Amino acid sequence: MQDYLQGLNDRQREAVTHINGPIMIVAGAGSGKTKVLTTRIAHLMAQGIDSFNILALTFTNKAAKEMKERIEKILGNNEARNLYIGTFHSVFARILRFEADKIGYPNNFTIYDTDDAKSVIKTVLNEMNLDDKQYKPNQVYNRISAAKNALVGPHEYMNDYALQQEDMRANRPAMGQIYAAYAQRCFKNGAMDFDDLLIKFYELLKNVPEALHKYQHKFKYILIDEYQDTNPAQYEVIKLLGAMHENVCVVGDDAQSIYSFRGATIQNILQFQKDYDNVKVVMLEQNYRSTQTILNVANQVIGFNKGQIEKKLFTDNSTGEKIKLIRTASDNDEGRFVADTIQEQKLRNHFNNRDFAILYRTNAQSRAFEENLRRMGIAYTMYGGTSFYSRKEIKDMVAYLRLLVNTNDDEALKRVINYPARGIGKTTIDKLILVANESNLSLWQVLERAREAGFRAGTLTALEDFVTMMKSFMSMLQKNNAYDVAAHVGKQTTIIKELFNDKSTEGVARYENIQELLNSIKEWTESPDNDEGELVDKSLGAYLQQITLLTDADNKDPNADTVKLMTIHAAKGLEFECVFAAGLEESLFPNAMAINTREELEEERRLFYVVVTRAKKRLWVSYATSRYKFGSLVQNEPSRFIEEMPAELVDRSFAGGGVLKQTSGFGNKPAFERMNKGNAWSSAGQAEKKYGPPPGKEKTNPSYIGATPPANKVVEHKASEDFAASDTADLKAGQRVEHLKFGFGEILKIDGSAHNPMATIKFEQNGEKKILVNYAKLRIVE
DNA sequence: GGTACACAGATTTTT
DNA sequence: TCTGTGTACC
Repeated sequence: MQDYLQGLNDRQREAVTHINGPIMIVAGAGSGKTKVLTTRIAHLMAQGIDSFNILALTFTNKAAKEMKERIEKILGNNEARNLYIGTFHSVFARILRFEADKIGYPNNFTIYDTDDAKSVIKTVLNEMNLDDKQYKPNQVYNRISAAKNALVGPHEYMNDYALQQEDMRANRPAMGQIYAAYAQRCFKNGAMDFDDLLIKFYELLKNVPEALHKYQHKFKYILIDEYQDTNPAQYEVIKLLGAMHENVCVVGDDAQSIYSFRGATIQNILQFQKDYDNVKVVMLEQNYRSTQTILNVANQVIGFNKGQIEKKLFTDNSTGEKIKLIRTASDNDEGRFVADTIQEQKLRNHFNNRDFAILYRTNAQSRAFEENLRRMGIAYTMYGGTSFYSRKEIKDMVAYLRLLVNTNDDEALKRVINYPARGIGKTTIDKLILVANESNLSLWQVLERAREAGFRAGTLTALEDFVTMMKSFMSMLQKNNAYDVAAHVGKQTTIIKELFNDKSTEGVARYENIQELLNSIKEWTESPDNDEGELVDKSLGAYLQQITLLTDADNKDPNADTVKLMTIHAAKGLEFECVFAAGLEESLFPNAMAINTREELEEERRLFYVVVTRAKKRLWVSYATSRYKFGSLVQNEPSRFIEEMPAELVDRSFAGGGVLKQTSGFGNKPAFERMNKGNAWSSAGQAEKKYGPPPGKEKTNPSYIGATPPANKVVEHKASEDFAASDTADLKAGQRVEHLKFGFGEILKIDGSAHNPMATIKFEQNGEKKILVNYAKLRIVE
């Protein structure tokens, strides 16, 4: 028997060695899922199956990379390089780059990220004369995305009665038309958004028989990780690809399905057995990761969900410690507690930074942890947040490159045509757009014949200079590699110089980011080709397509000795010695956006299941009784999930110190801080064993304290007929004034600098406003 | 056409 | 708190 099969249990070995025919592996958390997948691939190859015939799809680049590395380790050679391992999106993008022309797209198509897509939506809304308050680009995008993931095209969308009704009720009757216009605009721009990568590949397989034939033959063995997270588009693609050989292996855990907001449906995992005859099902129920205690907590919590594949995780691991429940008065205290505890654990139990993860529901929660870790001098890595490639300066630079590769990309053109400023303003751009729409040309095509459009001489020169410059860049594409082109563009457009001259902190950072971008292009250009001698595409176009699919996490070293901060979603598939599950509060986790239906709530609970099962040895669960949201203090009840944990496995001695800490809301006085440090959470522990109202009685709505009634809407004021701005040189507190928009009010105080005084005025209709006296038109009434 | 400033609105999760 | 957008002035 081969070495690599040695370390497997019976079930795992069964899954690995079943070579032909469909197989579904239901793998509980920590049951060695990745090990099975990678060993299985290695085993396939050891059995003589050509690595070129194996396709493995994951959801994150991180997972793909890890799989590749582990296979290489097992095999001890470079053969793994030839495997098609990657995310759905990246693998499909790679194939579409060969095949796009067969479905009417340029092979150099642009990939739009979420920001790009939303900006196209804004453009479309604008052109359709629709209000972007009524049609919020965000919501429109999500709606379109949901349709695409369900394989509902614009035409079908507009003809679906139920969808129509839904949109009517949501006061968005034009949704279907927007969808159609958006899809058409993307097509015209030669661009695909993330969802298009899935559905265009599907269309390719469905409509082009040769393509279907080719890829069915190529991918004789298909493996899908995290199958519970596939959406209908992905499901259909797999079904088509696997139809010929039926060697489809899916691995999943219905209890960890947390992406239904992206269209994933657990149905896919339940459906699998019906799709093929003789599906082999293997259940992996032995957990090798966590302590008995952690596992028991997880098992009980997930039991509150209805409808799941019956399975019970067990482990041979030791009992371990109880879960520690932490209650703090504020988000900042939560951050401080966690940072202090990490420090303490490091000293007492000889943990390293890398043994800790702080996991939360929303990215916005990271701040308090970051601040406190920094204060303690603990190294950390934050995942999520703004990705490198979505920084403004990077997007600007990349937009130039995108435009070079695909001149139809109107979005890119709009971004760069006047950056850096070259005297092409809004009026000119509006006119360009108008001409483009009338003649159904791309903006670039209009630019090329700008002379015919009748611009003023000065404007025309600016436009033509821009075209000349871009053409000179384009001529480089043939003979030069991606790096040389990019460096040249940066220099010629003066982007680099401009950022270099900006000596502000942000300016310096931006300059460094551009340098980093250039470095990464260089590195990419110089990285080796495939070892079978297959030439890897090193063109600028290929580079651009792959960076859009890169996330922030892909540039970071997971093995660095740092505390890891990330959302629970991002933590799926990872494990840590010590885990802090933070922000266990009603309306935060479960999130207020996701408690409207039973399904949504169950997904939140699965999320909680995921955090709990990330921990190997120790788990802390924390919540704050109040936290800042948009700058104002919000009070929350403890999460219902806390009550769902078995009480005997939870140590609540840290959950009662809130009374003492409550006062820290007044601001962090140094003395106060010092006094409380170290013992604040344990000293008062006995005083309040019970926290909050018992389950069932709790309010699910957060209460807002100290909030003034919302005064966001301006009450329209009709200015007096004789309205004339008074001389406001010596305005004084107490005076009564009239403001054009806000109406009558009384000046409360005047401050600000002498030459630009600011008046705080209490208006009768519109509440308090701060107004710059020099700009506002005020009439002194008395 | 460019700049400076004020104000409204935003945050659930990701490829 | 932070960012994008609108607007008034240069």
